[in-house]
Amino acid sequence: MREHNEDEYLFGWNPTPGIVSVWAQRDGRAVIWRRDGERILCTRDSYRPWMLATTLDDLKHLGSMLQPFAPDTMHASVTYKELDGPGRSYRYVLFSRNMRVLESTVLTGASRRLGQRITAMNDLDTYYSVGPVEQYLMQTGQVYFRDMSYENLHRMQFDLETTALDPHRGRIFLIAVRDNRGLATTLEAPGPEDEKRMIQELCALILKHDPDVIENHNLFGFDLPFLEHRALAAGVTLEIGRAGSPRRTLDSYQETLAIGPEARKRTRYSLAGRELIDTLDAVRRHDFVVRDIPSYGLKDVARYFGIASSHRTYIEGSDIFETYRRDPARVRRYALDDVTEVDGLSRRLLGAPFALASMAPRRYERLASAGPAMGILEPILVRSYLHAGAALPYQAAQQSAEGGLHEGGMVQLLASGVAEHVAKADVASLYPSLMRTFQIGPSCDRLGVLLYILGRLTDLRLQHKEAARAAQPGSIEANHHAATQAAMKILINAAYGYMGAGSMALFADGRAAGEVTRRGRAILQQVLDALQQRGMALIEADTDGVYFAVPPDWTEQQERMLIAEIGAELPAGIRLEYEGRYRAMLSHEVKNYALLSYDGRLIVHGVALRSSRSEPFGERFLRKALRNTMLGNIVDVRAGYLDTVEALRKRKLPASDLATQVRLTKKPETYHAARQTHQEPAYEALIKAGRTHWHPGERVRFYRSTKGYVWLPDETEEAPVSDDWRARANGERPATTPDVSIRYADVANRRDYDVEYYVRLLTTSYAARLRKAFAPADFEQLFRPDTQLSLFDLDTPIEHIQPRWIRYQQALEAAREDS
DNA sequence: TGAAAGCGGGG
DNA sequence: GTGTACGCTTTCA
Repeated sequence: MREHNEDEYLFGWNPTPGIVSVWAQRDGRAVIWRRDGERILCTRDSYRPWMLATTLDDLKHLGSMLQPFAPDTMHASVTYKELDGPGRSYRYVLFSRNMRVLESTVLTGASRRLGQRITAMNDLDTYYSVGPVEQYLMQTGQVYFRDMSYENLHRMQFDLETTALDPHRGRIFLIAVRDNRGLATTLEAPGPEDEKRMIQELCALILKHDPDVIENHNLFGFDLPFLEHRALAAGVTLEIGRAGSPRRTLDSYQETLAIGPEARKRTRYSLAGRELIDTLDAVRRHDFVVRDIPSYGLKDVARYFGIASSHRTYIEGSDIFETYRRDPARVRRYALDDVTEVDGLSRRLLGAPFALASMAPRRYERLASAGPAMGILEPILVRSYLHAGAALPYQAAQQSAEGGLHEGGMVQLLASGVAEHVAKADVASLYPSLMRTFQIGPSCDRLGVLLYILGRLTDLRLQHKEAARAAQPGSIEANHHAATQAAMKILINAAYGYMGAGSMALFADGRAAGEVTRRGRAILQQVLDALQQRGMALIEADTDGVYFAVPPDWTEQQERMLIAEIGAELPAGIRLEYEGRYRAMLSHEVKNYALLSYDGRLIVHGVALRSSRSEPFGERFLRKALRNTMLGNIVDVRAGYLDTVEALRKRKLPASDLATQVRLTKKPETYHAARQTHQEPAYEALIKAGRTHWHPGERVRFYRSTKGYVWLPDETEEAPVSDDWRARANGERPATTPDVSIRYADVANRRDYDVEYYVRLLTTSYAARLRKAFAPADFEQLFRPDTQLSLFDLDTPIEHIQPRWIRYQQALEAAREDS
């Protein structure tokens, strides 16, 4: 590894500052927008479209039109450079004036060589290519945001308020818009006839303020598709791209997912000159590491991060339009509070992707949502190899022969039941530490770039962590260092996963990945043994961490000392950390448990303890019962169960408490065709309510009454909007039967539900999740819906029932000796 | 028992 | 078409 360009592997080499967006086309043209204070400079550039190849065989038919690359080879249609590397590798970089030309040339040659028509580059594993922007950035060594701070970036948030969730059934009536330069306003459409004007105003506002970034929570899943649908219905073109780009409209394309009709349509969006950021992606990525965000909803997440204002306005989703008609000012406040929270989330979570964009050769918006291994680390590795003039490894064949499968991390349930005084220890960055300590990298990485990068990132990250601590809290400098260390952590954690990735990854090495997990299991086993020798009650071990119960009288200090003592026995470079302590833990199955913190918070992990149907009454019962079980208040568990049964039998609960929600996948025709043999509650509920028409994808909330299923529409009475343009465009006949319009409020309070069905559901679906906490006979007795306390003489009095305790062994023995 | 489909989140 | 989200679950054959 040469000294002088080491960090070029990590950060690129071209110093161009302030790039906020890049748009490159397959014909070699690129547009770059740079920010200089409040000014935007738009420049045009060109690059040489390229791809990597293992062979030149497919280009033989070009004859003299194929030439080795030289600055003045003007007449060749394809040129190539040879890279250093073994025979079987991506040794050639092919260049052409246009990617289209390059691809069709290769496809022609490959078809000839293989004796069959090849139409897609994807069918050839002897070539490797990346998207136009990636090509441009890798070739020039440029990256986004050089010398910029996150505060420099001009970010705009907009949020739609609509009359229904489905754009087939509702419309936009309000749009809140703000930016980090002081803009905060709403655009409104009180009646359906105002919607077109409002969408045009939104476009004008975006062009006028000209942000670098457009952000919202669930932007790709809701706002953009809804906006696109309504703009099409209103006949408005969404021209919101940046001046200087060859295309100004919002671009959307369906990712062709072969199965299903419209139901599983995944749409991607892109816009020239502006980056589209969905804070929902950022939340997901954050939780991928911390794994304790209970809900990804905007309001919940804002509270979780402590950025929700105490004065913020909350309105239930289905009430928003109703509220708007009565009290529009309240909805304006609500919508502006939403975009303010999105800005807060962005500041809290997007610093890391921002920092990543100043390292990896990809668009900021892609780095914000890309998988860290294939999406971020690999482009860095590819750029490094190309910059070093080295061939990339080709290993698709041997990879599949070796079968990338290897054993994973250690996952063990060591006890189930309820434990008190629980501590958690885990090994800090277990896999990357093992890779670094034992120098385990992919064997095909001849330059050792992955291990080099890993080591460099680890060192730099410590420096940035330290600098973040030293800087004034909340200052631009502190934020910069905090975000950079977070970005580096993402890359560090991706290193192992990348080696273990299947044959898709250029530098995958299943054997090396297996070596890492093998050593990881050994380390964790060593920790488990050490804890056990000291009498701790082991509960659950998962990859790099362990939960265990300590003696009841231990302080946090004693727990920390124990972990420090055990950590000192581990190999150098491997650090055991104290992760936290809990008042109690209910251990159900591997990766499925509940924790009760010392400050009274209930944390539920794993879906075995959650419900996917999640009728509100059942969820409430379960949370209370979990808490009481962990506190040992078994009498209260029984009481909570009986209260719920009574509330059901006396019909004290509104129907909305018993409702569940399902997404439709079948069109009306499809459902009707199969209805005789197979009925499904959600569709039956709609039909019973008089609905004849629906679109796959619609969410239906319903409950079970004594006379069938009842639809609870989460809509206001203005819905549905006319949607006939689409039927006409598709050459269909517009729906002839007018849709019914029922209001949620009219039915949500009904009490005609099927009591015995819900009593059964309470027992078999919710109480059942506490089964592991009790002995079988005790469980049966606790959750028997009759109110007679004892049917059998064998019954234990409720007040004597105990959970199945998991206890510190030596403490138990000591207690026995005392008595 | 294994593969395929569903789900989150948004008004 | 400006690259394969994601990591689980439930359901179905």
